[in-house]
Amino acid sequence: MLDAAEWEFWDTWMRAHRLLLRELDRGLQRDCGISKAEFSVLMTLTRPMRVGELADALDWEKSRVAHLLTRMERRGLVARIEDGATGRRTGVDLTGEGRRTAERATKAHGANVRRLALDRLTADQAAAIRSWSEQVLAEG
Amino acid sequence: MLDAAEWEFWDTWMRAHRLLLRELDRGLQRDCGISKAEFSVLMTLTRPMRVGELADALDWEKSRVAHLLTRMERRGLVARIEDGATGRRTGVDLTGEGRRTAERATKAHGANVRRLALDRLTADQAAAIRSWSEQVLAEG
DNA sequence: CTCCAAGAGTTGACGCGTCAACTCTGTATG
DNA sequence: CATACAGAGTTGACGCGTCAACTCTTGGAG
Repeated sequence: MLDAAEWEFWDTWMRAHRLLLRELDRGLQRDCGISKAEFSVLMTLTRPMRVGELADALDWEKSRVAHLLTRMERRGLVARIEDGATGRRTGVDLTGEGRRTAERATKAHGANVRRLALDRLTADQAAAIRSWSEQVLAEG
Repeated sequence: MLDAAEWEFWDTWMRAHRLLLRELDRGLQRDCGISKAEFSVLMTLTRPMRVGELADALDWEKSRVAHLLTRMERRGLVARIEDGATGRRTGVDLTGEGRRTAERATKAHGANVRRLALDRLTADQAAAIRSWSEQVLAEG
């Protein structure tokens, strides 16, 4: 069990993080009409790829990727492509529209990340967060 | 625009945070059958309260609270109560079941937070994260 | 008293994310 | 050849969260 100070610390951390993400989500939606998840796909899909490959690169569940691709395909940002002679649609690629959006979003979102997150970190804070993050990812 | 090292930093941070939250969500779901959002409501609703009061305390949008309360009411964790002579149901309170769940969840989730988050932080990391969080919340 | 504007709360639509169940295809094995 | 099985991908159901639109009440201003 946690004592009051520990809950307070935890709560503050989670609130701050949530606030940051909300702000970034809104910015991306406003500036480019896409979500953070879609942004990640646009960044990662730099070449035609199998769905599983994309899922691995993002470290997301396959079904999450499948659902998101469906939504993005409907909006013309990505296209599923035929892979080999079977005609089965197992690959995916950006459309021209997707590429344009990716370019716009990189600028806009990058600026927002800088303004809302990076610029607000002291060197110490950045170092601590970096080391913590790497540690968490390394431990699985 | 961000350079490669900055994107890398950002990506690592977000992945680590997401991983942590996923783990905690699963733990809470497994141990107590509730989500983190429901846990927050159970912790905050220590007395009968108006919906708006609850929303303010949590710093959530009203509609988020209303939706969640509907789901929780369906499952018997909270009950909407009549407020004043009008008979309009504007208040909300925990049920006995809600109180029991809150108690169980405090223990289980507390242990998970300690194990997955607090125990993994060095003193420096904790201090940096605390100062960053407070700063973010203070700036709105 | 009447009307109307502000506040509280709810609802509906929709996108996101998870889990479990399903389909499809290629391949190993009898 | 038949079958059965593993891997890739999709789908459906459901909870979460946001936004916008809606209802209901209350408290003035005329």
